[in-house]
Formats: sequence, structure tokens, C-alpha cells
Amino acid sequence: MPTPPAQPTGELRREQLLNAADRVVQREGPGASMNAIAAEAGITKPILYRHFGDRNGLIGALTERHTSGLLAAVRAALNEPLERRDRVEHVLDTYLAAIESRPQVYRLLTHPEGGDPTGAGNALAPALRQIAEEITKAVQTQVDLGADGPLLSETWGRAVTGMVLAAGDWWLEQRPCPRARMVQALADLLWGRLAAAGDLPGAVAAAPQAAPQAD
Amino acid sequence: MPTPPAQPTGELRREQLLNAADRVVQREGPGASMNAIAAEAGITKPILYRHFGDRNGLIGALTERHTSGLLAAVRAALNEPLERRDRVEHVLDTYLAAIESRPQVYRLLTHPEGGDPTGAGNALAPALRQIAEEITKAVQTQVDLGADGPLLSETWGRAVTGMVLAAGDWWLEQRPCPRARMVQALADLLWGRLAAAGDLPGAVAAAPQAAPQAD
DNA sequence: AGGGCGTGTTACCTCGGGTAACATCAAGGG
DNA sequence: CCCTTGATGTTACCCGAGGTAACACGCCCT
Repeated sequence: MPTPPAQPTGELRREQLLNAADRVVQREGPGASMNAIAAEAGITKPILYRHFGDRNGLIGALTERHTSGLLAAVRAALNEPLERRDRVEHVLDTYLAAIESRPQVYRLLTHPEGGDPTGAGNALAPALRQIAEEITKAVQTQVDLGADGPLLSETWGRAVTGMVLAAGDWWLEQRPCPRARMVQALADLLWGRLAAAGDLPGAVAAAPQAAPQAD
Repeated sequence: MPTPPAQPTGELRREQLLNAADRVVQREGPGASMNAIAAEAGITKPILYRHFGDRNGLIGALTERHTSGLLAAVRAALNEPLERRDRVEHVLDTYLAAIESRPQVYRLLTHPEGGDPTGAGNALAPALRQIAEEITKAVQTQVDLGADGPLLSETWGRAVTGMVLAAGDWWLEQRPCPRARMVQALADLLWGRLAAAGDLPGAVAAAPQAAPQAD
């Protein structure tokens, strides 16, 4: 008797399978095998393939689950009625808080991997792409950039997303400081603190006569 | 007679194999199989494994080849005797020019993929990690950031690397503008143009009395 | 009763990374 | 002169993971 308890059906079953997949990914990371996920769900592979088509389908469905929450949170933060600096900090904090709470899920969102090797297309994962688009849209509708607006907002959307991705990744691994400080560091960068800071004595410059030392 | 022409030996042979691997990766992208690489070299798999241990070893050796050039170029740009803005632009242009000239190699550098699923460690590929460290070092030795210097320079090294990675990736795919314009857009972001720009009329703000509309 | 439909199974295929065992040639020392 | 050493190369195989038949059970609805 392979089915002692009557398993739910249809959409419900699908949710259960996603729950199982979620647990495995939380435990083993994005590299979790279909066999492992099936075992966690108490079933075998073909059922997973019936529900999700292929691995990308499963990972995609799993990704969208978490993406929707993160994306909604970021979108909300982008439209918070705050001064611009506070709003930016709020967005940064929202993202960092999200990845802090579920690192394994975060890895899944940012490094889906299984993309077809033929395409070799987009580097930013879909989840990040959506965030980049949200930032682009927010910049376009909120900031006056003159004639360069469209190009700058598109570029900056990707740039800021990549910046926060890389910095957040490093922060998650090293935990060099509390979250609030990280938010400040990134906001400071966007506020031109790197550009405004003074030179250090020994630094290179447009130096006409400085004496460089070897190696 | 399996060896009609006397094949070179030792380090020379290794270089030949790397050349073959390079050609395949240029042609098929980072997902190239060991069989394909062996075939391109006119041999079979075990020889590759003798020379490089495993796939990571091969990809690593191949990566380091190209990394050394890119890294040296970026390092040189970081130490160019220019005003800070010009120096930053020079670094950005150096990176974009490099990835523009060899897209497939660039993909290899940025998306090595094959990392062991158990570790699930660093997101930035080694090549990018090294660039991040160079930026960190440059900031530390050139810019006066006060007591926060160490943390900020480390954070910013990663952040800027990720920013340029994401923006550069998008630029490579879409080619929305010439390289010089892209350099300007990114430098402007780092120079706080996003922070300094004015608000657009309809934008959200610290608005005390705005009437939000439902969804 | 008899279709569908959704559930589940076992068994298999393919492909890619990785390895073992064996064959060959060139060089160098007793 | 022979025989060891170290490089080249081979065929044949193992294993794990994605993916796919083909088949079997249970339920609901006509």
C-alpha cells in the first residue's frame, strides 16, 4: 500500500513539494539534487518532473516564492515617504535584513546556476534583475536627471543592484560590522564620500615631481 | 603509431593544452566539457586530468592566465598619476575595455560555476575577488577616510567591484551606449550625482499630506 | 461498471566528471 | 646492451545527476 494517508492533490500537493524543496535547499544549498528533494518529500523523482517540468522549473518556482516577498519589500521601501538619503538607507537595510534572515535562500536567488550553457546570457539572476528594474523605475520617477535620465537610471539600477549584491555577500560571509553600519557605508559611497574625501600624504596624484619608491 | 610528430613535453605541453582549452572556451563558453577540450587538443581526457588534477584545476589555470593581464591592467590604472576622478574613470575604462575585447573569457572569469556545492562559499569569482582587494588597497593607501578607513575601504572594494561587474555585464549584452559614456555614468554615480540630483514633481518625499492611491 | 485524472512506482537512458590499467617512446645509467 | 624511469598516450570503466518511459493504484464522476 504505497499511499496509506490520502495525500493532498493539485495545487496543494505542489505547495507541499515546494516546502520539501525549500527545506532541502535551506539545508544543502542551491546545489541540492532532485533525488534529495524527492527523498525529502517522501517520493521519487518523476513526480517532481510532472509538477515542475525540469530542474529549472522547480528552482524557478522556489525562487519566485521568495522573490515575491523580497521584491515587494524592496519596492515598498523604494516608495517610502522619506528624504532621499533615508529612503536609500531604508532600501539597503531591507535587502540586507532579508538576506541575513535566510542565507541559503539568498544563495538560491543570487546563484541559480543551472542556466543552459548555450545561452550564456544574463549574469544577474532573475530575482536581481527584477530588483534592478525596480530601482531603475524608482530613479526614473523620483529623480530629475535631465536628458541623460533614461540611460543613467538604467545603468544605475544595475550598478546599485550589483553593488549591494557583492557587498552584501561579503558582509554575510565575514560579518565585519553590524547591519546598520553596513548600510551607512554603502549609502556613504553613493553619496560621493569616496569622491569627496581628502588625499593621503603618500598617495599618487597628478604629481609632477613625486619620488616613487620601488615595489 | 599514436605519436607521429614528437609532442613537446612538460611545461610546453601544458601550455598547448591550455591553448586548446582556451579555444574551446572562446567558442562554447564556460560550460565546455572536458571531452570537448580534450578533443580540441587532439587527445583524451586522462591527460587533462594528469596535468590539471580536475576540472577546477584546468579552469583555474585558464582563468589565471587571463586574470593576470586584467589584474595587472587594473592595478596599473589604480596607480596612474591622475586626479582622482580621472583615475577612477581610467580604471573603469580599463575594465570595460577588457571585457569588451573577449566576452567569452570574461564569462569564464566572472562565472566559474563548478565550485563544490558543499562549500557554497564566495560569490565573487577569484578574479573579481582579487580586483576587489586591489581597489581596497588603493583606497586605503590613497584616500583619507579617518577612523572608518579600514571598514569603508573593504566594503567599497567589494561594492565597486560588484557594481562594475553588474553594470558591465548589462552593457556587454545591450550595448546601450559607447564605452566612454558608460564610464561617465558609473563615475557620476560614485560622485554622488544620484544623491545631488533634484526631485521630480510627482515623486514621493517626506510628504506630510500626500494622498496615496491604492495599488 | 467504466473512464479520466492525479497519485505513485521501478527501471532505464544519457552525459559529464573522474579513475584504473595498460601500451609506448625517449633518455640515461649499470 | 639492457633495463629502469618518466613522460606521452590509449581503452574501458565507475558514479552521480538530470530526465524519461511504462506501468499500477485510488478516487470521483457519469
